[in-house]
Amino acid sequence: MTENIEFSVDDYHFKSHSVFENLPVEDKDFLKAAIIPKKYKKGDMLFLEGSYPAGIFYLIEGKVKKFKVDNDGREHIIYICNKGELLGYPALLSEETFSDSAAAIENSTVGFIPKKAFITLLEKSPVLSRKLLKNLSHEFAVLENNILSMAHKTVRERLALTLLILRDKFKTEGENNDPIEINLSREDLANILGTAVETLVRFLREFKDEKIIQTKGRTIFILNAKRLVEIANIH
Amino acid sequence: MTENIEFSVDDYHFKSHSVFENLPVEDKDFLKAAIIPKKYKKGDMLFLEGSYPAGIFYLIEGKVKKFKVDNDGREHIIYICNKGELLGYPALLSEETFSDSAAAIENSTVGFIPKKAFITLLEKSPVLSRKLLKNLSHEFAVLENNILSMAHKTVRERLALTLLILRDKFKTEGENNDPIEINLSREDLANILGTAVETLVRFLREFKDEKIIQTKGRTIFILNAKRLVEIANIH
DNA sequence: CTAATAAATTGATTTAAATCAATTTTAAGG
DNA sequence: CCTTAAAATTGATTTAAATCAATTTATTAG
Repeated sequence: MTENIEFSVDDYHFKSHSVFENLPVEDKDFLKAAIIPKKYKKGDMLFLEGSYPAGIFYLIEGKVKKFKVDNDGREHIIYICNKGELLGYPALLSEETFSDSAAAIENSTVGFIPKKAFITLLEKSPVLSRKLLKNLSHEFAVLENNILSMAHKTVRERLALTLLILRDKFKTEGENNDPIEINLSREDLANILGTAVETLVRFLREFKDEKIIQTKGRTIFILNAKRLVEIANIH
Repeated sequence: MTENIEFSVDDYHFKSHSVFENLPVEDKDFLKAAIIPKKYKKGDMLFLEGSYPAGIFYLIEGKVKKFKVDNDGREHIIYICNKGELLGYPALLSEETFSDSAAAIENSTVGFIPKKAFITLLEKSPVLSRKLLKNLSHEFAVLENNILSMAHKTVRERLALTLLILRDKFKTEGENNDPIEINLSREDLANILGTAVETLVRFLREFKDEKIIQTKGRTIFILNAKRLVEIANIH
């Protein structure tokens, strides 16, 4: 059963699905005409850090990780995108190369909106422009929270917080009362936390021993979200 | 003498001075009429995380730190703003509370642009809108770089990188050949790195012993920026 | 279904950085 | 200029997490 807890993921969620929602009908129609859907298999890359965008991506179905790779080849996952979210638009708007890479972590359907169409729409739609400003500003706050997490929280605290965030991302449509299944490789989870897989596993074991979570294979079930809120030590 | 080195601070600089530069004359005039200058003494707060913005800030002269305070009361400095930069506009655009606090670290002159004036201008100026989108997108990439730094770099690496960034921020107008003076409390510097003051001091000592830097009181002079680029281990 | 391969887990050890404790230096005010 | 409080520095110790090494458990291709 999913619990009701005193925690909102808003401070850790990009919420870019709100950008395309509530657009004027003409803008929505324009987008519908321009969007090109494509399927990606688990593991497939959407775009690669350092290259220039040819358009932006709209995640129709599935999940995508946004990550950076450091000089020593280690991956760090900045964000997990869920259905309805936009990807790659900051690079297009800043006229810079992609600042991160994106890869599907589930089989996904992604809509591609070519640069020209997107810019055309942006130029004629003040609503879209305003929504993007609002969303980018929100994402700024989210990344700041991330920096604070990485700078000052212990791995145990970050794991608790991350499990709460993932709980939200992996919850299913129907809002049924089955426990939420978090299905992510240990490596990906460690790369979200910015820690070693072994360290991650040790804390998962601790949480299991304390009956906060339960696992079946790689899948994680959250049993005591309230306790995770306490451990995460967030205001 | 300041050296020429293979390192650009662009990936770590918000560059918001570009937002108000090159605006159409009418927009600039509108801003000039709306802006209210105010002096802040070293240590004075500009705004506080959690409160709603009444307007945005334009740093005319001086330096301001943007920081967050975690649950245990520890401060983390996200960014040092320099002359010409904008502050507080993401909160206004996202219609959320300030995601960070801001305080002067030098005696500063700050122009305040009331919310109403800023929103009015934004609504009538597509150029401003586009520039803000561009800048916010760039800042997104900067914060991602920050996250990667905090997640995977050692304190020694982060110190080297931070000194290079500060070298740029503290360089004086005239481009004279005097060595650049970085004047910041050890506590502030430690709070940029996300480390303890004692740890910071130990690495400063190491850099001094290797003749990479020199100090006089709290002031740091960079002697070998090329070596710092190597130590920072950036691509 | 089963082998082969990859992923996950556990244990032992090392390392980076925090913390605690004290001393020295610096800056600010009278 | 001197006093004093704050800031910076150094040293000793502890702690969190990484790394190295091995084993067990899943997953997937055939």
